Amino acid sequence: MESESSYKTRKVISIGTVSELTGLSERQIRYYEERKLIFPERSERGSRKYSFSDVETLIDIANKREEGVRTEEIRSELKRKKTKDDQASRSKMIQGQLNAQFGIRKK
Amino acid sequence: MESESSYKTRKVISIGTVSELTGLSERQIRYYEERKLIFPERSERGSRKYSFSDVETLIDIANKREEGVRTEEIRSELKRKKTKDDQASRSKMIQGQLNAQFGIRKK
DNA sequence: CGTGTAAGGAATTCTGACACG
DNA sequence: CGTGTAAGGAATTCTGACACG
Repeated sequence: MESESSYKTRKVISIGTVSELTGLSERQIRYYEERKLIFPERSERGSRKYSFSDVETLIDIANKREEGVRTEEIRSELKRKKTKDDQASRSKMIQGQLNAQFGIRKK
Repeated sequence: MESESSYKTRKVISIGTVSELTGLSERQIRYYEERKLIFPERSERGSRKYSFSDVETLIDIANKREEGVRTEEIRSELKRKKTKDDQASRSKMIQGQLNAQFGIRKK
């Protein structure tokens, strides 16, 4: 089963554009990576590439930071969220496999 | 009613990444713009920005070109497709407005 | 801790042009 | 017509560091 790699999660946006999209400085964006809040990929030449999903996460981070929340705390909140999302995703995938094996019953 | 500006149509990808994604040279990508096959936006500093939708169009163009279709011909085909898409989009929008005014009946 | 900045280098992007055909 | 390439300049991105605190 092919993983989606959708428009939302495909990492293709460079840091300058992410900066425009989020209002954050490039320094801030790189720092949040250092603190493990986001995980850009690297292009062949080594420049950071972000997804729309990363941009949304960064906007969340910016809001939390404005409230004075420390990066370490934001990190653990994000981890919780990621775990949930992963569970939802796994659940959907299993459901897909069941449908494939036994056919779709639900109308 | 706010226009979508979704992940698919938001122009945020720079030409180097588009080149990787499509297998086309930057020269080719700029030339197809010159011939009015694609319409990137420009960032504040003047660099071209493409959407995932543009990337898909470019892949279509690459396939047509391999078959030997001239850019002029591809241009008119794309225009036809765009007209259809616009009509579908308008139709959906009107449906949305109707639903908003009279409520959604269809189950 | 979180962010700004100057520093130097490497890679990117841009335009207009010449080339081939 | 469609694409390659060399050219020169401007803007981008990277890393490691110093600064403030």
